[in-house]
Amino acid sequence: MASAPAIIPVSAPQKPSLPWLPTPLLLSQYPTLRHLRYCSSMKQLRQIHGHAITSGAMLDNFVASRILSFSALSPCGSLSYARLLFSHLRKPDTFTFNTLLRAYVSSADPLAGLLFYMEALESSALHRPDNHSFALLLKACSEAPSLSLGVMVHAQAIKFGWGSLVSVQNFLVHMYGSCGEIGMARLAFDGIVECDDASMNMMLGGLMKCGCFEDARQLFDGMSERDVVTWSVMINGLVQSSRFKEGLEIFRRMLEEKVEPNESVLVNVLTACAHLGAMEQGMWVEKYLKRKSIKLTVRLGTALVDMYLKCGNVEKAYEIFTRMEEKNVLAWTAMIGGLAINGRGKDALQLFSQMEMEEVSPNEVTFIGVLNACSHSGLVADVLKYFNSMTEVYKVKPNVQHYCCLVDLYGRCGMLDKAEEVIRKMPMKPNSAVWGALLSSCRIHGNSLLGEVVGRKLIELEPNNSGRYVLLSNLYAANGRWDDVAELRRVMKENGVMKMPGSSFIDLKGHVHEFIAGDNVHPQSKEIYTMLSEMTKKLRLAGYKANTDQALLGMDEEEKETAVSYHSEKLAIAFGLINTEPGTTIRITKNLRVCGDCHTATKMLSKIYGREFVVRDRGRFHHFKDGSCSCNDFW
DNA sequence: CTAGGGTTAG
Repeated sequence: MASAPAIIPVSAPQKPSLPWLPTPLLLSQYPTLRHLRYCSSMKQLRQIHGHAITSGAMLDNFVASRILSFSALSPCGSLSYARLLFSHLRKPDTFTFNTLLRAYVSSADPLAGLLFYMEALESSALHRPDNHSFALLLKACSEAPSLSLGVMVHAQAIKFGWGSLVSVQNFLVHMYGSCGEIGMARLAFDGIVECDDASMNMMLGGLMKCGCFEDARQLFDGMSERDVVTWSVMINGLVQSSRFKEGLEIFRRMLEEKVEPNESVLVNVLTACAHLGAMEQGMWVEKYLKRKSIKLTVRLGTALVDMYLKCGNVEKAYEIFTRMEEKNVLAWTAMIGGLAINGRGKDALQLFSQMEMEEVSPNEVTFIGVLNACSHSGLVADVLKYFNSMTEVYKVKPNVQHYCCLVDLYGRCGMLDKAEEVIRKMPMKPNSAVWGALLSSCRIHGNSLLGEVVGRKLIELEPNNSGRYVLLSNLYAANGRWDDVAELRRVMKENGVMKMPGSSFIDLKGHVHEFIAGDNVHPQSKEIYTMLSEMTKKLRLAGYKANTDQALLGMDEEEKETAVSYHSEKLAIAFGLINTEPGTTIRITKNLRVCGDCHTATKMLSKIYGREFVVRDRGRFHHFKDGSCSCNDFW
């Protein structure tokens, strides 16, 4: 292949070859277009464009559309330049129009494509939109998503005679499905005379997006041909609906049927692993990438880093992170935020300054991680420095979550008045997360007076969130106010709120085991309970006394003790101790916050069994080792 | 000239 000319030889212009243009086959050898292949900046594109104008090549729609296409779609192009270019075309054809339309639809604001369509029609730049035009317009409405605009595009498609072409009908299904109108999607689907692969996949995607998982499953199972997109629609849909376990199951089936997963499936599988704390399976993906020599793209890399961080394996995450060739703001953000929740606040902040040195601009999410780092590591002296640089240097407008981090930080450090001040002065209405942060702080520091006010406010705000009741109830319990606990339970019952059952996951050799407090459905249940009583015995010898403050009311002491000793994470720990090699780290993921008793017990167990336990709870990580925890008993 | 379906951080 010839090497790329750095600059276009303007000094030796080609003789205008229009209107004796060669046939289409030779057209591709037209000098202007050959240069386009090596074009890598707008500066070069402008030169080519100028050249095309002077040589008269711009009069040819093919040449014009290629230049426009480059400007519109190339990463180093410019959409506005393409738009200008289009408006100067004498007689743009539909193909050229579609090129620009596609650029609009895949931009940050897909609906700009609709505006472009209307303008082009009105100015007669566009005479006959074709099937591709409508596919693109419908896609824009799906991504917004906007049902009302989608219906209008549907009408236009019928008006121009494309309403019953499969390629357009497919996107009608997609549009209605994405707008949550599964009935309309179904109607459009049933109107297709001859379905193709895409029809099925779009219908499947619509069902998934609308939450009709049973119907989706039925359609999926009934399909005779399942291509890679079919599998990805299914897996990605499940993962994005937080059905992580099901997503992994389908992934397993996909591999069994020897379909090669693509990047999006692998990213979604890693997301599922991250949520479940399924590190073994995540590691399998990493090995798979190596085995198939799949390039570690920035997306795959970020997904892997995030997965390892959410499984509490900071070392592996950092290893992948350093191996990544390209690091964009998302990659840095994942690493910084992940270090923060793993209790490595100082490392997170150090990485942040490294990011600044490499001149990657942090965004608002990055600063959530940075503030979290200050919060989880108690770096109260530094926080304002970062908060100010966020607004002053990086011009990131703080949102409610940033203020929430501040409240959380001051609250954790016992500066409750400072936390209250933040709430009073924040420029927006504090949401329930903000009040929740304050309530947690009240519980940690035993401020039941303020805690009660905040707790009641929260319950008013979110009467169906069981966690809010539990927190207030724990606050009462910690102060021995058992009557108020009982009253709260009554209100909870009255509002029909069910306490979310605590459950713990543990990933063993690529299989995720789930435990719920006191359950005995696991095949190894008998061994687990035997192990549990052995653990309790050893704990007692080490001076452990059950902390039943946070147990349910209406039990006597012995019942309470039994109840806490069967908490889901204790079952998971017992299971882990039985099934893993001595000395290895045991990783557990919990859906709720770790209770005080389990926290104390796990600390002691780490010493008794010489094991490291990594427990991920709702909000952060606990690395238990040698009888202490990385959170310094602050959570 | 020939364009389809699914995509990452809190």
